[in-house]
Parts: sequence; structure tokens; C-alpha cells
Amino acid sequence: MRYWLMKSEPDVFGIDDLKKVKVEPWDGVRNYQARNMMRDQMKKGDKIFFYHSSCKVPGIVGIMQVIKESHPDVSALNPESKYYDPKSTVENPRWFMVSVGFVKKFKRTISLEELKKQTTLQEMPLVRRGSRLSIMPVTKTEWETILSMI
DNA sequence: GCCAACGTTGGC
DNA sequence: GCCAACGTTGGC
Repeated sequence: MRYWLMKSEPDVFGIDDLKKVKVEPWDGVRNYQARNMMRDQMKKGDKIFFYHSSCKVPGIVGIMQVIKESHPDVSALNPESKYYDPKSTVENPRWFMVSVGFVKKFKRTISLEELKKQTTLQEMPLVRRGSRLSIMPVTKTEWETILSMI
């Protein structure tokens, strides 16, 4: 089993939304690196940190898990969707996603500011300046370090 | 295949 | 709202 971190803007879709709906297809990812991780590496049962970005206190707010492995992101096929991509077709889908399920919400946000201070987390793309990856792998050590910060 | 222009992400 | 750091696009 692997560990991951996925970013989302809470104004668009946050941990409380996931708690409500239980399971959500992680659509709208239009970055090849992130797509490849969802398509090729994320397996059912993998654990994922839910990260809130572009908000007052950016940080990790809870845990989710992979419920359904890679399947085509159908929002790319819908001209009405803001994620529409005319280059993606039913026969040859360009974008893939996984579906994630709610596991838990932390009692508090582990802020980016705190994460940056942890010496053992310096290798995470998350704390790197200019890193825009919305999905990234997390090592077991990093996972446990972050859990110990709650 | 290079690279300038443009668009997006996301912290601050 | 600013802007740095990327990724993508498209002309050549």
C-alpha cells in the first residue's frame, strides 16, 4: 500500500464536502504527471492526505483512501464542463482519475507553515517553493511524521 | 526541436 | 491582487 497527498481548494471541494458525499471521483486534473500517478500507481486502499490549497490556512485536513482505481475522467468529454478537453474522446480518453472515499477529518489543520518547519519533511514537493503538483507520493516516514503532528 | 508567449497554480 | 515558478502551446 502506498501513501499520497492530493490538493483541493476547499471553496470548490473540501474535506467537509467529502465527508458528506462519502465517495467522490477526483475529476478535473489536467496535469500529465498527476494523471499518470492516478492512472498507473494509485491502488485501491491506498491512503491519501487531503490538502486544502488556496485558502486562509493551507494545510492537511484529513485522510481519504482510494475506492476505485483509474477510470476515464468523463468531465473532459462534456462541453459544458469547465474541465472540457476537446482532444479527449470516448474511444481515446486523455484524462484519468481515481475515486476517493472519506476516512477521517483531523481535529485541526496541520498547516503548510508547520509542515515546512519539520526537518524530516524537507524532501516533500509540497514544501518546495514553486511546486505546483496537485497529487504527490508520500513516503511512509513522511506519513508517520505528519500523523504525529496532529 | 527550440523557445517565446501565454495560462495556471497557489502562497503570500 | 501580486507574482514566481512552472507547464503548455504553437510558430518557425
